[in-house]
Amino acid sequence: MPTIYDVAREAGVSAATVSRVLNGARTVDPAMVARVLTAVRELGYRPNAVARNLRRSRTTLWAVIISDIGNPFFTATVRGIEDVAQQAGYSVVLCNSDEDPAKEETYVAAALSEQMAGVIIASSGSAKAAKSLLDSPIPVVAIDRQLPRGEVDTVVVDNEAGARTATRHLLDAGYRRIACVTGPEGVSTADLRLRGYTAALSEQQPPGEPLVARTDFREQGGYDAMAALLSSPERPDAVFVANNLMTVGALRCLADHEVRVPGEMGVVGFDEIPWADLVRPSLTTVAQPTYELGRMAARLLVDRIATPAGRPATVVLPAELRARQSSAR
Amino acid sequence: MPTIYDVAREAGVSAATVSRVLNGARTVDPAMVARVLTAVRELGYRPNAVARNLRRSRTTLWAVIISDIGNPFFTATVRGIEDVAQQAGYSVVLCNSDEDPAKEETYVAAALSEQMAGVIIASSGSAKAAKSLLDSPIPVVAIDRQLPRGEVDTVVVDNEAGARTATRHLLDAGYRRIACVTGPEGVSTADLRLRGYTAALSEQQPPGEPLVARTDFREQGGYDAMAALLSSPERPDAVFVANNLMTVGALRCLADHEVRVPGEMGVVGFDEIPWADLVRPSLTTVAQPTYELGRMAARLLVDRIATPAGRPATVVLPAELRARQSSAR
DNA sequence: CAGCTGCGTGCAATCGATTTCTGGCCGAAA
DNA sequence: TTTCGGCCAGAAATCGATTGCACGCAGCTG
Repeated sequence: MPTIYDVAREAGVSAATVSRVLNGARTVDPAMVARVLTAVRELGYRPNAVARNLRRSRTTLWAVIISDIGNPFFTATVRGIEDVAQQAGYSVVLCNSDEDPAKEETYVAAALSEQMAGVIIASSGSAKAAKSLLDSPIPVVAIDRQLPRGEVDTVVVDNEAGARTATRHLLDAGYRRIACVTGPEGVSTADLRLRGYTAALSEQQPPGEPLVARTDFREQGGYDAMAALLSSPERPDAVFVANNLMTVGALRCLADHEVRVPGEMGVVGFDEIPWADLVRPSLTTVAQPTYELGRMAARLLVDRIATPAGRPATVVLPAELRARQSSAR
Repeated sequence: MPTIYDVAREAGVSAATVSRVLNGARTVDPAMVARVLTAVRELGYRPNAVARNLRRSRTTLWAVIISDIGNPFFTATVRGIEDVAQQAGYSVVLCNSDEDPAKEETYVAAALSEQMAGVIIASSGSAKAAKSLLDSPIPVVAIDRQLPRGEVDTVVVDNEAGARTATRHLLDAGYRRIACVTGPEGVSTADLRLRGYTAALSEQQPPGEPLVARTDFREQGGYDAMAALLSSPERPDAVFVANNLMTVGALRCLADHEVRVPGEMGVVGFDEIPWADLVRPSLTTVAQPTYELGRMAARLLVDRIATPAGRPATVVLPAELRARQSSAR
């Protein structure tokens, strides 16, 4: 790999001049510019970003740390991030923590060591990772989930309201014994969606009694939780599932047990699924503005890089019920 | 951010000693080791990877460039890559080219500039990106799709055989007028799957006549292609769709036009879909060993980093038909 | 006791760029 | 004609780590 010195020699100028041509280029003789550019082309020179980053002590990479790359919610969000990032001159690298705090810590450490320009993170709940980020000067935006004890820019949807709407929708449809399958304690989305569910129940006359299953946010967890609910003595007639992958698991479980949906069991899932309307029965969901969420997070990050100081903002986007067949009585 | 010199001063040793403690640490006095580690902890020192990478002229990051982050095929593959990478001491950063050659070139340029340790790429067809990679000393493994004119390690599935099996399956089920929806010309998966399809047709007595629609590998493309086939004068009674997202589009189109599947239209899609068995009718697919594909690619990359010279290997993994309802007559 | 071996440490060079500083040259003004 | 100012290019410092080399000291051998 040729270096800037090779180019300088080839063009008969100094390395400083080559650098000026390739960057600022304000005060360089046009003849020299031409010579340098020719040399660059001939040698196939490509600036070493590592050296540049070291000297400038900044980079043009964003780390986006998400908790599950298999979840369409995150991949859709990433699209929104990418579009803004690219326009602002940044490249996005994606890190998949797979809901594993240890992996998350590894990626956070890498992002800090590599002096990334910024981090967007959907926390899988690692307090250590959160602390590392907050202690560092690197700009951070939290998405989807609150960062543990973190005073940072945050973009979330109104989880509580969405869950409440979903649960009330089931109540309105005539279901009486509604269960909730939610995610790990301490993960803000899991807790807030649960709170929305219980709020809707307690608003009933007479108040409904909560029936809660906690599991991870993954498909197998949803399957197992649903199976447990089916064989429970207080078997529910409907279920509100707090994330899309768990919803898929629940549906698969219901199919395996030949439980008719929505006849014997109404189902509403939080998070949209790309195939929600192709499934039979089609699936009622609480949809989030994923792309917009990504865009918003990226914009906050751009602003935060520009002005590191200042009060962190929290943006709450609305979630929207998409009523389909799985919740119709 | 404290530097290695701050740590050295705090511990009363030289920077060289700090470096040795944090790396080799073979020939360092245990008392010094303790002093250094204490200083590191107290200052919250974190080595600057940019400086280290510059000095060592290598990094521990792999760039995985995929062509569509919304495609479950790629996300599953990434999991396999990650597991091997982590064990070998590398971190994986994901780059989403979104089937856009320009984006792909940007990410390839970034990977080269950042001196990444290796690249795994599912090419979206940019010859320029391929050339940059091949001209560089950076180890490369191509997955899913052949790299344009590229003599590099490659892991693919047997696309032609898979497509042939799928098409023959439709023929065996009694369908007579079978169309094929495939991807862009020049993308190896698109071309090979098409070839498998035509091969199966020509093996018939009398030979079947191909009916081909080319589009991109995305959902909307599949929808549009299906719509065109439906209104064509030679409307098919079955369709083989060469990738999962296009299959979803085709199914949505069929649902919108109230075409009964499999009664009026048999459907087989290449690539598994996580929800294939939840859709009604459930979807017949050609499944690929995605996780294994990722593992294999990562292993090849590890080997190639260890021994840069040597003949590139091509690994072909089998694809497997999963017959479900959408292709049953 | 002199000299050799070898361990442990620090000095300084190095990676490849950017950027500040310095100096030469040229033109304009006095 | 001399002096001053401005412009442009090169020399050299710098970013923060790693690492080859040299040196000092201790222990062992002859």
